[in-house]
Amino acid sequence: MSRRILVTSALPYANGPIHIGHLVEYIQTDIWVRFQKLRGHHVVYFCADDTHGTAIMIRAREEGRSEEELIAQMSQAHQRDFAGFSIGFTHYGSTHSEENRELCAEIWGALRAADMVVERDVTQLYDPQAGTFLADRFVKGTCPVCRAPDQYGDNCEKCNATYSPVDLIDPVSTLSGATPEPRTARHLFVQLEKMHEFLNEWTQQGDHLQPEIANYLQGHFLREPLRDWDVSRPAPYFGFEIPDSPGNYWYVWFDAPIGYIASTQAWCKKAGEDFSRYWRDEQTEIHHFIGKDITYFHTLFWPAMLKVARFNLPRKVHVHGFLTVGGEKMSKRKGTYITAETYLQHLDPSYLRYYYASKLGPRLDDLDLNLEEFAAKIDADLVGKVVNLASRSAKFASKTGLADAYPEDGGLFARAVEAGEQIAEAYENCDFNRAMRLIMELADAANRYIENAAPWKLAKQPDSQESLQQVCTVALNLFRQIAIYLSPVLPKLAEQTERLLGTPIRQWSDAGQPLLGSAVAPFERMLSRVDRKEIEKMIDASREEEADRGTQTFEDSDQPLKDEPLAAEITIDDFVKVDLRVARVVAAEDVAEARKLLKITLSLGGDERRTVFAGIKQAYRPEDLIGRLVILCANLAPRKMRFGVSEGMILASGSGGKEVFLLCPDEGAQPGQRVH
RNA sequence: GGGCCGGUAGCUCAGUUGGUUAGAGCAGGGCACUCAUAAUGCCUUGGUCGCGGGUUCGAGUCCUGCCCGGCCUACCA
Repeated sequence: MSRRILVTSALPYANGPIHIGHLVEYIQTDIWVRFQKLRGHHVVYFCADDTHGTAIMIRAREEGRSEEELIAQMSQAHQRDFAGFSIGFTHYGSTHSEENRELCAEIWGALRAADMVVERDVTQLYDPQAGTFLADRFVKGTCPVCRAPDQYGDNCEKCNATYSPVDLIDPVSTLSGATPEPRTARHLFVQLEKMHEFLNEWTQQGDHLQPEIANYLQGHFLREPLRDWDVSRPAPYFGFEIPDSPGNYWYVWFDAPIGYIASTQAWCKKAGEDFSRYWRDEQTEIHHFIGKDITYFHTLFWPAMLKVARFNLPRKVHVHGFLTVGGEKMSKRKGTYITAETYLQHLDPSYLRYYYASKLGPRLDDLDLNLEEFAAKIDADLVGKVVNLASRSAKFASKTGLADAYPEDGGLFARAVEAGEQIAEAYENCDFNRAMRLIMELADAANRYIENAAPWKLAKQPDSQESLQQVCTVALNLFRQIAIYLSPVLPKLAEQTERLLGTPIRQWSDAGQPLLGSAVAPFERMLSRVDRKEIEKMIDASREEEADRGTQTFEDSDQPLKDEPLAAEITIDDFVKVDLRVARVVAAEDVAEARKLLKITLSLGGDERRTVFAGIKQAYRPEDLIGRLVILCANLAPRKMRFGVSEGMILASGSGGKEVFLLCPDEGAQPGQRVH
């Protein structure tokens, strides 16, 4: 029976790039979605950018642009990254949308009608200079307990004491450096306790949660009265103003999950679908995939809100663990904070999809990315076992095509059909690592078959051509089964298999019927082995992108300064004569006759282009530069060089030769912006 | 401090309701093969299942204490 399934991944915050930690979730969800589609179910998959809150407001302010501009750009970057990893959303929306505003109002109305909203005064620190209330992490000061300086507003890292930011000694706003003052404002609270009984039942029954999550909620929150939830923030705040409480805004965590519904609705409008079938129809199964850090919001507040507003409740909330790299938290200093973008510049996304699949289970254990294991696993499993099946048999078969009748294969095909049910069950339960193990067993069996059948021997005997065709028919059909079973994880491999065998893969049950009598295209390489050097480069690039701002000591040499002492003092007027601009490298080519020069075309935004000859040939490859942002001295007099006119200078440090380091602006900068 | 989840071969992990000599993949060693991206196949080395008690005819599997690790939490969760 065909199910109707609505799936979501958590909404990434529009304050930073997607990194490989985020991707655990999106890849996990996407695999599950693709699997369900392959099983013939009707599946829609929604996500959106989470765009509200103080952090966004502050950042936009720092960057001197509107919040809308900031979130539009982040959304674009996020969607590009997701597309790069073949994450197939049905629709990718934004919490800053009209649909979301209306839905927030609707749910809010329901909470009011249920008499669950109360008002209370809350005292918070207020930054008079920045004109905003300060969340705990925007305040620093001296710990009132142990007197350790420079501690955040909620707890002390030295003595582990917790306190209110109001108790900090000598508090300082990290936004403006001003001394914040306590101010009192009216906040709106949702009385979650009124839903206690419902939540007891919902969390503990009906397999909505993994058992450890249900235990955790039971022992942690549900055994005592649920506290009121503060869902409002006073202006200024980037978000939606509460219609019946002017000057107050919904807290970002109120409107964020509603974004799931809003994204659905935006898609329904676009696609002409009936919205009520998805969130107001019990026949639709709703599945949320989230990280364990946001369990609380998704398993208590969220079902309560849905219940009160009479939306569908989640069929299941799937919680996963965090990513560690090499057994440790991702670290910018160690180069293990790898963004999706950086990864894609160096490695094939299929690698990560498979690696994560091979490590993901139904429980919320943390998942470790061990880069040596990563490389070994891809090489051994995907290249050595799976793709190898096609690559060692397709060549023989492309001359003859597949046999018309399926040959005797010792029961291999039938066993793989049987295994397919176990594999499907593993996928269904999010036990992807089990699914991968089972699939690899099939690949082992298929390789063994080819080894014994020795098609390369048959190929040398003119009277064995029929046997050869039969052997290849078996081998390629076993390969195709595996490609089908792997297709939720490796959609690209599935496409390549379709091309090789000239037949589309539409559903899981395609693995049950052998392909016969069809042509076999010439074999093309499907997947390359992992280039270890690219892994190193990726780590190096991640390390360079952002140095750790932590408190470790630095031991930089004083030699560079000795080599080139400071220049004579200048005035600000001297400085502003130099017009430095952000520019994007749109083309870069080798100047063959030159020892040091690359010819680089820069964009200053719009149609504005500059051609610059830069002496960085020994340090950078042209293809690595394209797309990068650099700093250009834009009002330098043009200079004739042997190979053309150079219209500016790209800023870099270093002694020359291989020791050249380009300056590049932080993310968010736009070509044409002046550097002040 | 409290809670949750783990601790099984060098590494990553399986081990169903307690039951005969504890498994797989990778890595290591040996052999074979040469169709394939130095791929594949066969054989093989390797574990007092964190430690100590207990229940039982019998425990990696149940109970208990301890040690270690990860994460969550300590009143805008």
